[in-house]
Formats: sequence, structure tokens, C-alpha cells
Amino acid sequence: MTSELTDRQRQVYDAIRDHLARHGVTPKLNELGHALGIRSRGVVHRHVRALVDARLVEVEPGRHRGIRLAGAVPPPEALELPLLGRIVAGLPLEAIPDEATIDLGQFFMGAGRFVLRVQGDSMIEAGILDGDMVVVKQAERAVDGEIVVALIDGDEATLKRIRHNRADGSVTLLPANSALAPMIYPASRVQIQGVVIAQLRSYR
Amino acid sequence: MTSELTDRQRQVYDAIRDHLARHGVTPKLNELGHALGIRSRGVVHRHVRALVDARLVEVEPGRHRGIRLAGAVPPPEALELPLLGRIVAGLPLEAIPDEATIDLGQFFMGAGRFVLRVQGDSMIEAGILDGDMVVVKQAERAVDGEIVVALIDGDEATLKRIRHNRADGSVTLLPANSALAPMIYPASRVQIQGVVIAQLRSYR
DNA sequence: TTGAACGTTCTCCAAACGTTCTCTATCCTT
DNA sequence: AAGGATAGAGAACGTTTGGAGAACGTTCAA
Repeated sequence: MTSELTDRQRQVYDAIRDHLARHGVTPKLNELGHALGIRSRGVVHRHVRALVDARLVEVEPGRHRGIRLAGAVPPPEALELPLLGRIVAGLPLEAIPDEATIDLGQFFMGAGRFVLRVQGDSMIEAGILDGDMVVVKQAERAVDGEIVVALIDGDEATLKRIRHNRADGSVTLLPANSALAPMIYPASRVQIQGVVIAQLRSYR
Repeated sequence: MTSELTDRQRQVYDAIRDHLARHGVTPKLNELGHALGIRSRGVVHRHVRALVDARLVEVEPGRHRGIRLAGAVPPPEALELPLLGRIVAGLPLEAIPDEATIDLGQFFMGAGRFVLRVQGDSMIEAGILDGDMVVVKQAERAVDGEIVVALIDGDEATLKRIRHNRADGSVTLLPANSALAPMIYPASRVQIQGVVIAQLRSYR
């Protein structure tokens, strides 16, 4: 029940988890602010306080990098399949039954996620084929290298890998198809609608 | 009992649920208005108020994003994600009709299925990359062109596309990688363990 | 040990938001 | 023709939300 959070507080929480996943440690207030486009540590601190009140996070007072994740993780789902092992390609492998199971719910489910069917071959070299589905998490920002659903000039949605060009503030949208050229736009023309967090394909 | 809704009120209610499904949070009034083609927040507010009177919705007064779904929310939908349809040029995502929801359970689950993590690049040109996972259904037979997990000489498993050669009863295992050569075995040496029915990848 | 970086608290400010209101237009019923 | 129900536009108001920056004491690393 995190529904009492404001938009910004949610973004701060996501940024903390993202930083933890990416760097192995929780962020400093400055780092958090930089990730969110906030220049004032005081503002970031106020948001973190709100997360503490919501019991999503704990803080060791005064300590540098003192944020700790707490609180509820998404509920475990009964959507599990046995995970048997690895296939070694090129040279074959062992098919030894493993005891582990894979929880597809953890993989895909979550708030603000939706599925898009991909049309076209623009990301084919990234293993996203025509007709595949991608699970997209709604987001306004993305990190360089992530695959995003981007709206160009407000009326054209595309699936591309993103790169921010600090030099001039422009944004490059890179197709994964050597037959297509990267596209460069001023940041004002590109609106990120979501980040691809998973891809799936059905052979039927 | 609850009062009847007008058409427009029903559309507002649907738009709230749609927004919740896509973004994980309820909409603000002008987001609702934008989705419905209403420019005036006041009008949207009046519709929301009618939904409150009908006990379909609750509102935390004054709060931003204060709409809450109330009453019987039909499905708990644990394993479903909204399927927005194809990503096509010329349409912002908000304008794409919410065709359906995709049930990941039906997609993947079933008796005699298991998951393998793929190692190596032998199927890269079929969009199956190193680190991907494949859902395999146990089977002893496969149709030409299917991707199978095959056991060679009883001790080496591999992931390849299969082709039966009627002329001599042999079996060809085709990698999807132009750097690798097809392998031809007599049928007696190849034992099919399963057929790939789905593939999935996580970007995390 | 010392200084820079950090967490914390504070005030001030602006934009966006929810809310209420009036005015107007359209359609349906009798 | 009149009246009511439905719906949209837009203005106005107070509140919520979010950001900037200063100030202070503490933590941490060189």
C-alpha cells in the first residue's frame, strides 16, 4: 500500500532501488538529486523523509550513504516453472535437472507496466524481432543504453536504444539494425514513455 | 441502490481504470481530461464526483492524484498486464486502444514445461541471445523448423532448429548463426527432449 | 588533524492541482 | 415552445507539491 506517495516520492524510491541495483550501494543525496534533476540536497532529503514515513526506507541518521531499503517487496506469485540449467551453445551441454524454479511473476509483474507488440525490425540485432512482445515500465527518464519507448514530436512512438549527448543536450535514438541510421533530436522533441524491462516471444 | 451512470461517466470510470493499469497510479484531473478530450478540469471533476456518488470511486480531498478505486474491482488480476497493441508510428501510447490484457500464466504455464537458460550464441540469428531463457515443453518428437532441446549420444544437450531428412532418415540440427555449421546425425544418435514454445529475456 | 563533503533543518517561492463557480450549448421529452 | 438533463469552457481561489538555497553540525577521507 504505497499509494500515499506523491509522484516525485515514487521516483525517488525507484531511483534509490535503481542505484542500489546498479552500484551495489545506496546513493548519497547528491547522487540521488543528480539522477532526478534536483539541485538541492534539502529537497532530496525531504523526499527521503517521506519514504521513511511510508516505511519503505530506513535511514541511519547523519551517516553518509545512510539510506537502507526496508518494507514490502511485491508479493510472491504462484507463477513458477522449474529452471533446469544452462544450455551451452556451440558446444552442447548438460541437461541436469536443477532444483531451482523461476518465478515469472517477479520477472514481469509490477505497477505501471504494460505490454507492447513490436512491429518492425529496427531492434532485430538486439534480439527483438517483429512480432515479439516487450514489457515496458512507465518512466519519464532513462539511462544511456536502455531500450525505451520514445515519443517524437508528440505523435510518433518508436522503440530504440537511447543515448544522451551532454555536449549539446540532444538525444540519440539508436536502432539495433545496421540498415537503419541513428536519429538525433533535441531533447525537447523526444518524450520518453517507458523503459523496456523484459522481452518475450511465443512460438505457436 | 447506486444511481445510474451516464455514458460519459462510464467513460471517465473506464479511463481511470485504464490509466491505473498502464501507469500504476490513478490519473490527475487534467490527465483524465486529456485522455477524454476534455479541456476543463472542472468538468472532469464533476464527472468524478458523480462516480463518488455512485460509490465506484473515492477521493482524498485536495490531494493530488487523490482518486481511489472503490467497490468491487472485478479481477484481482495477479498475472495480467495490459496489452496495448502494436507500436506504430503516428500514435502516442495514450491513444492506442487497450485491446486486451495478456495472461502470462496462459502464455507460459502448462504441464511438462521447464525453463532453460541459454548460454552461447548459436541461436542468435533467431533472436535467442546468450543469457535468454527458453520455455521448453517436453516432447519426443518435433516438426521440421521447430527449435528443440536435443540430446546427442545420450550425454550432450543442445538447442537447435531441427530438420528431418527423409531420404536417409538422418536429422540435421541447424544453428541460427552463420559462423556455425549445421550438424547431421543419424536419427538413432539424436534424442529430442523438448520443443521451445517461448523465449524471454530480462533487462535488469 | 583538517577540510571538503555530507546530512539535516529551515525559509522562501512558483507551478500545478483540486475545487467551486458561472455561462453556454446541445439534446431529449412533453 | 418550454424545461430539464447532460456536458464543456474557463475563471477564480486556496492548497498541495516540489524546488532553490542558506546555514549548521557531523562524518569521512586525505
